[in-house]
Amino acid sequence: MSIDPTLLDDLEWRGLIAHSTDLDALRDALTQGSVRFYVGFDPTAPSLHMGNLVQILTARRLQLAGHTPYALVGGATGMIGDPRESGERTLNSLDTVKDWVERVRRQIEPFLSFEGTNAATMVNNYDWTASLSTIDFLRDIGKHFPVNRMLARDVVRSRLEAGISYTEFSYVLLQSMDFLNLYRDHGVTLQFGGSDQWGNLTGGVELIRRADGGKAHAFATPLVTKSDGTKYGKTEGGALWLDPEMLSPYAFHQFWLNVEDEKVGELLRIFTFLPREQIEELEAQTADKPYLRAAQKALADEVTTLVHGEEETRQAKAAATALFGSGDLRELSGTTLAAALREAGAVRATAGTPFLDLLVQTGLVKSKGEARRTIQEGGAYLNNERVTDPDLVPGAEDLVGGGWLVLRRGKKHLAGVEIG
RNA sequence: GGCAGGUUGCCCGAGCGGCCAAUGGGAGCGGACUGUAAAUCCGUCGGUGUACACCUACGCAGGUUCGAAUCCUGCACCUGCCA
Repeated sequence: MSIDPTLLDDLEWRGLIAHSTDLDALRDALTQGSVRFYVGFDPTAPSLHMGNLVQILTARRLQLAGHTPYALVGGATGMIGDPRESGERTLNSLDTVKDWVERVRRQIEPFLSFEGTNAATMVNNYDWTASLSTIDFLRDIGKHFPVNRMLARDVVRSRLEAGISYTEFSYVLLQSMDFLNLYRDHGVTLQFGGSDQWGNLTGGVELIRRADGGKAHAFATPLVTKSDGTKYGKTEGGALWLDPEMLSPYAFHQFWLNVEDEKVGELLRIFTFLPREQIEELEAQTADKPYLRAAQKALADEVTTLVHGEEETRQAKAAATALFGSGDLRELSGTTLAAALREAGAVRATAGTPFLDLLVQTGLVKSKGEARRTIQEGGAYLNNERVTDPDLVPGAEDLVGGGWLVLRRGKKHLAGVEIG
């Protein structure tokens, strides 16, 4: 595998480097040969999400450019939890963490290649942490960490008032030790992560320097935020999960399709492998002919394909076309409609169930009160026709596609009900 | 350790014995406008029931009262001032 010397320029152009250690040194390293790098994922949930996807794709970019990935799942660090501003984390049981480690590992693997001269390696920091003695840890690792410096970190400082446990306070030692271990045993000299990890990243670089006099690099990817600065990647159901069980490919695709114009270019650069010229062309189109939403469509298709594959993407698109199309729902074939509705989310119900209850059962609204309110506000639709009667009970004449009801709340929240 | 103040709905923040499910702002949701965008405007914003109603809720536990988010007691936590 040959080394792509333009990698770092590309990463910078994509806005993927929010912070870094000596950029020139990093550039030299990345052009001189295959750099062994690592990126870690803590199992804090049963699935990774959009934020982690930035790291996964960045790892892939590095590998495609000829460098050698070590993807780390945090079986050990996941037992501890890194400090965050919102407060102390609840500890998860060993069984939970082990389960999540497996799930996370399986989510990462498809993005990397485990063959060839720069094949990826999966590692778990539990392997070298579990058996470590406290005395060794304190003497070999702890000695290199001045507490005054640890206290100065932003996250820690923000927690000093509200309180922070010794457990979370120590987190940076574990992650730094990971880097040191990978440096010693595998010659890993680069770590990257989200910009909220910057302190942990430099902790490792520093440890390698102090403990072994070694030279290592680190960079941080930016936090993807909304135009107003708040966290991105929220859907109504919560985070933008990568697990199709937790967030359907249809909903995933819809999320990207609905991205605002101001963000679409940035997201294309971060989340797709489209070449620079094509992204710039799409941005120009957004400026000239925004109503075409070409950039959003490309973004949604690209990212959904990366995460869920071509077939799922095709189905998500077909469902959206069918359901959002201007055509009459009755024109759609039963199989097309059924497939689209299953993609969008569907439930079964018995004939004679009031419309109000169906809205609740499909999850389009949270309570009957809200359902009633939605109808009053003119935001409830049955088969694309506004419902104004709160007591409506759909009958046989309302069925489309051979036994389906299409419910909609607002402009874009759809659900199917199969009557049977 | 002493003194003073605070703890209200998703968040901020009024209310200080009945008119309080609780003013206002933000977020969210719906509508209009559009392009399944943004901004703007309008509406809505605990639950169940068609309105009257009922249930749950104003840190926690008790109490006073016909009646408490509002008064009293204890507890927990937070903030400010003094040591």
